[in-house]
Amino acid sequence: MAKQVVPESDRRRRRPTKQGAVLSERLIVETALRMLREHGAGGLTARRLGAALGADPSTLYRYFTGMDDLTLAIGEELIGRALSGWTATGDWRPDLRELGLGIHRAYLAHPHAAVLTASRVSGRPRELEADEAILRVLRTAGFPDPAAVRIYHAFIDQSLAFAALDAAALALPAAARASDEDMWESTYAHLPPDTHPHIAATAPLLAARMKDSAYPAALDMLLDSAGLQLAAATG
Amino acid sequence: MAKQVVPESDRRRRRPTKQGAVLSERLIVETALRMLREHGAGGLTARRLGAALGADPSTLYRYFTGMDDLTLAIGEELIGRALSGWTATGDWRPDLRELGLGIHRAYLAHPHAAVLTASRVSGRPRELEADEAILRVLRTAGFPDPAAVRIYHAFIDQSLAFAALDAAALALPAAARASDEDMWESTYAHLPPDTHPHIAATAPLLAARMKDSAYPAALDMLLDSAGLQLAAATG
DNA sequence: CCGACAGCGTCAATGGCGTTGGCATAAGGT
DNA sequence: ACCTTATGCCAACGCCATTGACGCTGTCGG
Repeated sequence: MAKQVVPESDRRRRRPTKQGAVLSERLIVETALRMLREHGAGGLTARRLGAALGADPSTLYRYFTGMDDLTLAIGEELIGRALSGWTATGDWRPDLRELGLGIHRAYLAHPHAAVLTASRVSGRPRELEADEAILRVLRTAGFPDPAAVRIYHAFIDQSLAFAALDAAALALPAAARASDEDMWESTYAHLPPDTHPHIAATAPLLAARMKDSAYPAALDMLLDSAGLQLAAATG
Repeated sequence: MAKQVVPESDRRRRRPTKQGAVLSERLIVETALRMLREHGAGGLTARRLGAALGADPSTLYRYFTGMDDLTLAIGEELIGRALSGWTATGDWRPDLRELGLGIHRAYLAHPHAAVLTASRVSGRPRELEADEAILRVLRTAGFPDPAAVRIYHAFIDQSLAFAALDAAALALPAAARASDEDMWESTYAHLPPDTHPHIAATAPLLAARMKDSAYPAALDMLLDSAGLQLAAATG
């Protein structure tokens, strides 16, 4: 008992602006998004965001309860954009592919949001909307309910899991990523073929793939399997 | 022109201990793993790790070049644990399934470690061994190199990504998980069918699946697609 | 045998981070 | 006029990773 579920007014932001203000929640989120795009997830700090806005970092706390609140607002904004830029064509495979890439892209900006969404049942409107959309695509395509639910679960968790992973990699300082490339050149690319023949044989292919996220490929493979299950069910 | 490329001796560790030392690389990694398991990724700091070892934080820099180097060593240790309990049977599908579940399980035991180490190229022996094993299974099974590399990449990243996600869910306090079930009961299970018909229609199935990890299903789907690609390649 | 040296550990300091409390100011509502 | 409230800045606190100077101790070459 005494679950102490925060009554939402505690985590709510302050009232809408009435007086003449230089900043605004909207302006802050947009500036934060620009910083994320230009400098990566690790480049977004309260101090730098304040500087970019020409304001003191502490001013941000007039609009958000903390950095966590800010990133949550960013996540809401991004998932909203992902959903608004998506319309079902009736073809389940491209529809799901598009939606998956959109969700992945949306959550890429903040890994914490992805982990929270996947491990908690938030019941936020946007999340409900996304879940409903996925299930609608699957069930109207003819997937039986057990298969639809199984694929839905794998689909959404895969999108969020890869987003969290890829965002963490993106958040690495540039020095670490550069040193990774050096490491690849000095170690992987020149492995003796007698001890590691398969890595040596595929080194160029590995090098080409290492820089990109594996999510698109994983998503396509999931959709492959879904097609298999649909054929088995209807046929 | 600055010094630019570090000649790899900079990122290398110091020579093995000869004199009587209180600490050791092995002891530090094990302590770090315990801290990760007990306090999550955010709980691992140089200061706290030093305190847990009864040493000054700066002492860690005698063994590792920095926190970045430490996390690489942690990943290496976990990969090694997953590999030690695995032997190839020659049947690519159960072999990969077993290996995937092993990697997932290894990282699951130490929450948040996957997200710290994935997508990094450490070039450490254990990691090379795992990569070589996966590629060997795929290539000896007859996968063409491009398909083998594509599947390898999706396979390893998916294992780590789901491990990170599932570990985060597992690390939640019992109170939070209980409140999630309440949230399910109060929100998802009683959604009005006219606004969210597909969630409402599959609510019981969704509820049953929500508690488990989607990784086994996602892994099977990835292997499904791999089988499809193998069949297409071998005619 | 002894001095040089390398491994090991500590101390103090640097610069970055999120966050807080106090204080000023300007706009509304009364 | 008043008071309230929103807004912004300043200084400070306690974290964080990392570094350089300094002492100690064991090993080894002369």
